[in-house]
Amino acid sequence: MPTLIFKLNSHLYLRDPQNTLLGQKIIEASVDLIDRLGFEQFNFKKLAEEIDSTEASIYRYFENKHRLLLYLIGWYWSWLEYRIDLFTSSLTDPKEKLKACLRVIAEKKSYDSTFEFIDEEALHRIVVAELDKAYLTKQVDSDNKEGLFGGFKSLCKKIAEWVAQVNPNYPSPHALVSTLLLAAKQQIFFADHLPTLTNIGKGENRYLKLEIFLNTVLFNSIQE
Amino acid sequence: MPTLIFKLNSHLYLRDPQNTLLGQKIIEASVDLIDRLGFEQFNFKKLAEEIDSTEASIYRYFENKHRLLLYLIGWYWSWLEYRIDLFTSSLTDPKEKLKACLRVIAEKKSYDSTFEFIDEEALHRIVVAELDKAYLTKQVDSDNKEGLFGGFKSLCKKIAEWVAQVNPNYPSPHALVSTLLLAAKQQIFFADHLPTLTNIGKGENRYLKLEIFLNTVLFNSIQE
DNA sequence: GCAGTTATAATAGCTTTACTATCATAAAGT
DNA sequence: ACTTTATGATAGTAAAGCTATTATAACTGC
Repeated sequence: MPTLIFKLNSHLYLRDPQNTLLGQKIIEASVDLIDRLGFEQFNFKKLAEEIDSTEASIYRYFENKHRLLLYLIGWYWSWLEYRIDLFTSSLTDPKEKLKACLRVIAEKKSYDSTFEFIDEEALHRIVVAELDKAYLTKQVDSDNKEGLFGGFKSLCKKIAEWVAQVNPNYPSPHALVSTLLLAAKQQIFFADHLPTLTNIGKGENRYLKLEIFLNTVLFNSIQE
Repeated sequence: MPTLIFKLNSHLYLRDPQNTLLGQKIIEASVDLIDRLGFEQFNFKKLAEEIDSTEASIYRYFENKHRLLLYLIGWYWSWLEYRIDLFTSSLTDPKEKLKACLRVIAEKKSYDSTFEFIDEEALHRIVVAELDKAYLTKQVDSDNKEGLFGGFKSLCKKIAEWVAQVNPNYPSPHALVSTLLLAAKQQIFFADHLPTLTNIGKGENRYLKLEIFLNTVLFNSIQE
């Protein structure tokens, strides 16, 4: 059985890491390392040690560590959209699609064996902790021109279209959807570190609580 | 007439910059420099050049540039809360308080002469672009223990209490308020750099549009 | 099976950042 | 006048973030 592979924007990398053994090791180990150290403490030297390679070799795959982060986050959004498609394609009612979609967004993430050498649980923690650093930079405009945020934009657009189908008069579908996509990450982070800023809590039911929160905000906001 | 001064958490600084001329110059110039360069490109060496002082002198005021950012952001939230108090203290109905509060949050920021040596317009841009970097770090828990996020938490708590007064049964007032406070920054950033993620637009009416967006989400979400 | 291309490794070095330490001097407080 | 304190001047260190060069191994086409 052939494993699925996402075709990501080619500006994200210099050499496609999915095509080579070294590339795969870079991806696999960087997810692990960034998750453990945080993006600030992470660098190519440590990554090279981890996979018994060299800094110079990694620089042949990624221009710098910021691009690598964009790659991982791009992969994450592709994966999330793939899962949303999986759970919505059989549905016709846009309301139902939105509900299923919010479930996928809020659910607990665990290893997806469809994709080797990516630990989705760790990657999700990375996205929660580092997502905003991907675009909150001075080069956001040139990065954007190169299409490096395509994954997020594509998902946002898809969901916003369902919103528009439910209520064509709602004026801010994109703003609402981007707010909710980011809130889903932020509230998990707050629950772990700044609990007075949320009501999600730390227990296993946090995913359900988050889903309910997102549902309430979405459907009440767009009601006709 | 005595200028107002906010008493910020003393762990934010080593020496209180509000008390000395050099401290004031550090604050004033750092707002300007971070706004122009972005937080990543900003450092104490450049700041020292800007105010004709030295790196070592600045290190006597702030442990590192991250603490300086936390200081500025802390100041910003104090200022916002001060303005919210200003426009809500005469109101009694919590719904009206919330409306006035969202107006302050969404409004265009301009220089407030109550506070010398702080350019609130530039500081607002800094908060829009750098806020998330304040807490998305590996040391978030120890920073939090020191009370470095007190400004944000205090404001969030105050607004969440009004929400609870409007609808005591709404289960997630803190989550909703923190989501909206962050959304107010994000949507402005998206409007400037990733416009497909929002519907706020670039014109002068963006502040009104943002206010309406926040109002819709808030009041529809908590309706009984 | 050889020639040529390409991927990786090994090593070195350079610039900038983020700090730390030391000493001199000027100003302020008592 | 004496001393504490703030600032400035200068130097230095370790790490980060690259870049460049050469060597070697592996694969590719003929």
